[in-house]
Amino acid sequence: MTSEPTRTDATEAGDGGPVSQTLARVSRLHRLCGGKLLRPTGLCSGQEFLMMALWREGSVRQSELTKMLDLDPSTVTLMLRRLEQGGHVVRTRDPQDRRVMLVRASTESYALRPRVAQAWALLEERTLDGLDDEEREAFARILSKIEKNLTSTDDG
Amino acid sequence: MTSEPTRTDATEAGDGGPVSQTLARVSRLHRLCGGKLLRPTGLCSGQEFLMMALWREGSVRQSELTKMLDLDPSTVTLMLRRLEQGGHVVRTRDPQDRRVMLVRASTESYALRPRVAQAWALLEERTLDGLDDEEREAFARILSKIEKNLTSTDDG
DNA sequence: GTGAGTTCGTTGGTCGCCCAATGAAATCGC
DNA sequence: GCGATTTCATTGGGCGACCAACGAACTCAC
Repeated sequence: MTSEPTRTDATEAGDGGPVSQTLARVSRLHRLCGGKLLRPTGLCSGQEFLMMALWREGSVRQSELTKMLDLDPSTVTLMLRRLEQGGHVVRTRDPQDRRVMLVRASTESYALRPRVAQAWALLEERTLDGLDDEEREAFARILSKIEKNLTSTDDG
Repeated sequence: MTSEPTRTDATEAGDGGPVSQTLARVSRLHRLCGGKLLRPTGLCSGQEFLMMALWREGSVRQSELTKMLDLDPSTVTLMLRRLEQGGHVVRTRDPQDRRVMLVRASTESYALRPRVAQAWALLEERTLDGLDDEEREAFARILSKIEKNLTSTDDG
């Protein structure tokens, strides 16, 4: 009678994979929480990965950075533009190969490094609060497995 | 069976919480993979949550939707505009309270429901591939704990 | 009632992230 | 040498998501 199309049991309960669903929610919360902890440092959520890579690696080609972060080139271009404008990053053309941009963290940016590390430590703490060592280990192990699953799946 | 999360100096000073780091990477991969699986349905990553909520709940106030999805009101406004433009959603003003917008899934959108469910099932499968029941259970349980951690931390 | 406060949704701005297409520079093939 | 290919970065467009600020509508106090 009802023109309402359904309740087909094909959809079963409406929730697709329950774990995926939860993972998606946790991801958002985690990202949000990280962003809030990071805000005082002046960085936005996502930029910290880039900065951490630069702090660790020194001077790198932009293409290398893109590969390391596994991001779209255009994403990196825009992020770097903003970070450069904010004085956190320095970009120079490679004289040897004028296509490539050499990127490095600005000297002043290193002042942020410990603060970012602390923010992440706090995030880690909040995330894993109340979990015993066994759970933490299991979680880390399973997460790594899942990462491999999704990486290999993620078309080459 | 040795735990081998020892990426050597990775956990030294530059990187914050190793688990958070991995979680962030997995989140991105998971989202990306979900987006690709979802693309054939015509929905973008993130919209499926909204649609699944509407399919499940029927007609709801936009504010309710915002609360259910735990999103910013402006985010929902914009998402709904696009979804409405795409014919997946119908919005009407509540005559009783002219502030509120009543939102429901369009009749045609129900055709997408099983496809979305299937995409999520596939995502679930890929995500948890190679994990035994015990690991899956543990992962789900820990994820729920973490969700609580981050939720209480978030704004409560 | 009239006014204070609250709820609801929208706008404007910013960022991360993607894809597609383009242009600049180096490299390979001949 | 010179064209075809590949590499690298940028631009333009789109969506998700946030925050801050705003105006419209309803509620409550007086």
